[in-house]
Amino acid sequence: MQKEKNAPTMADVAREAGVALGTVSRVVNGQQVGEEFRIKVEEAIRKLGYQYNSSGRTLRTGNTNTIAFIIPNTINPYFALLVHHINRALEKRNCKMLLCFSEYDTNREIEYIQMARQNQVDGIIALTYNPNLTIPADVPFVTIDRFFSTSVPCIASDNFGGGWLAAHKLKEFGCANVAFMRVASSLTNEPSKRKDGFVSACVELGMPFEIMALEDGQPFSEIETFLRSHLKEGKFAFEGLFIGTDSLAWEVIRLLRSMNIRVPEDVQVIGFDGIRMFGDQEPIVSTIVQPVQEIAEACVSTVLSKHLSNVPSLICLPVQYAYGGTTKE
Amino acid sequence: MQKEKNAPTMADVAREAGVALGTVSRVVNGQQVGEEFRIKVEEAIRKLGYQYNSSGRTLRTGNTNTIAFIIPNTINPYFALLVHHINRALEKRNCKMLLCFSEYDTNREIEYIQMARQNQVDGIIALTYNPNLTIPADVPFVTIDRFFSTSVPCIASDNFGGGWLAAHKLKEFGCANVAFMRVASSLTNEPSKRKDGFVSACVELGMPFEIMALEDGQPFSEIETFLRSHLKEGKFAFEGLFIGTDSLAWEVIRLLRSMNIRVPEDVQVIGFDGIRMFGDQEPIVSTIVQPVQEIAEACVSTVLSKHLSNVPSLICLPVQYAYGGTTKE
DNA sequence: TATAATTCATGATACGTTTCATGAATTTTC
DNA sequence: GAAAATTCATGAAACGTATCATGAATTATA
Repeated sequence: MQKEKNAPTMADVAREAGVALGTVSRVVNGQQVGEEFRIKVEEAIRKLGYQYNSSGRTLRTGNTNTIAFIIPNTINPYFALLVHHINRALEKRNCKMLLCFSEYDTNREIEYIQMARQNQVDGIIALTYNPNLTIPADVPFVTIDRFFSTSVPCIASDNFGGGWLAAHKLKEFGCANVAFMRVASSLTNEPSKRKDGFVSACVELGMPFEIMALEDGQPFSEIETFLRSHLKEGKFAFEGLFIGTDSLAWEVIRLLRSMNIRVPEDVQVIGFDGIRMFGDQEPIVSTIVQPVQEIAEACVSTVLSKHLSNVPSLICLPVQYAYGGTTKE
Repeated sequence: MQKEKNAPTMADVAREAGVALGTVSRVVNGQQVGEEFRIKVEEAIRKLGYQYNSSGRTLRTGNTNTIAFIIPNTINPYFALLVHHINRALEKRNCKMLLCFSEYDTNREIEYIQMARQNQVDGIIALTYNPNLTIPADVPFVTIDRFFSTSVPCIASDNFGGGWLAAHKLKEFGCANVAFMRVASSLTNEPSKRKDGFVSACVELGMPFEIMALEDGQPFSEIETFLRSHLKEGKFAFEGLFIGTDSLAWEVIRLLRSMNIRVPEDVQVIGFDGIRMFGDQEPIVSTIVQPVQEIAEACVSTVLSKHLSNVPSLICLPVQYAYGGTTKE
């Protein structure tokens, strides 16, 4: 019924070239074939404009050469950057990417995971915020930033080291007292170690510090009142601020400036992620840069390695500090 | 050989339920089946944890329920936003998205287009910068912002209207003279009408204007010297600037400010696209906002409408001005 | 030269699904 | 109550590919 375009098949090529079907298959897959046969087949392929049929191949082999990448969205530039590098890493290995937006919604995640069982993808890379997600045992599965169990490889930045580095930088810049700030729910699991590293370093350095947590989904205006509550006579209570994500840092800086607190003159701010506006050289805020490309590479090579049993269950990759105009240079 | 996970098949379900294979198929596809049969089959499906196999279905029907979206990258937030909305629109229709990054590279585009012929996708939505791209006739194909021929539907913003609106806004803000600025190669085809609309309105309004084109791939430093060449005694030559894309506007504003030209006090700047940082309410610059969601909807519904012959060859969607702090409010 | 070993094209089969023709069982019509 | 019409499960076939067992033709070995 919907047979409108009758694309040529291997059988057509075989007929045209006067050879057996299997011979065509071996030519297409680059296996050993006698010279004169190969030429005849290649000619027929060119002549008919033959292209292999993906579903036929997949049905036979069970491989799709496609990996699903589950991510909340692509609005956050850090996620967008991840998507970019995951795709590049997959491409390098002749794989395609099926992009799945969870929108932080568990049902969507579950739905997408079903696809793997429908043999639409060979494996899944996921960045999820749901700690109770049921991860299928029979599908190659890799997570970013979330440790579920030793049987599910997790790729993450060195979050602890990042927090530690941020504290040291703020100390170096001469901050007398500092604070760590985050949206509570956004930094769970591995990323929560950003705080641990920060605290650990502050203690070690003897630098007074405070921990501030914003409630999840706190509207813009409440962050402002929160910040105002730390004002004393027009001056901000802290000389240094380490903020869990660049996105929050961006908002906080805008609010501080609207309150006539100068950044970085009055408060020095360091974010986390390494977001750049249009791929520019300079991050939008001074920040701890996650090694996105390396994370992507690790995800892809891990999810594609069939023998997942031999793979580490947690891979931590080193971070770096980068100046973005919100700290002293 | 790679038969590790033996997922249950329809045949297994049929055996378990004691019915014929075809009956299972009709249950799975929600077709009419006798009540007692349906119950038996559904029980068997639950018991075995059956999931339909995608490649088998595709091989038989010829449909993948997947659309390829070809886009330069996801680093530019406008592209990221497009990806987001295209996905939502596809999802609404039970389709998946195969994301393809061209990186502005024609060879990559061609490679991706091959996929459609390999029956991996049912259609293609593309935002390409290659005017000579060969578009396959036998695959549903829709472009964004690029008009190729009447047989290839093109979805675009009302670029002319956007340019016109920008000029009127700058006039309204009291600019005595204005300029349009763009990177030459980035605004070809439909988007080049941004200039046309702007020019047309300037003439109509009797507002002095100038057109400035940057060479493609012009490094940061050259934009700066370019801007400096329009300085007279520390003052910028224009009171209003309409810039072809938000990304360029962002760069230009940063450069102007570094040259002690105040924005918007000395120069009022309007960009084009409507990029917001983290999905924030306010754009990063005052701008002509493209109706991304509507564009995405139009793309998807067009590419999925099988009878492409009845579809308009050019769809223009209305734009809006939005304040982003780089013009007077 | 005769036998063994190797190379390599052939033909058949299976992957999991949808759909078509068939015919049995049921319901409707006169 | 018999014939016609309808409902609906069945079994077979086909979609396009990769691979296995087979056997013919070639080359190497003794």
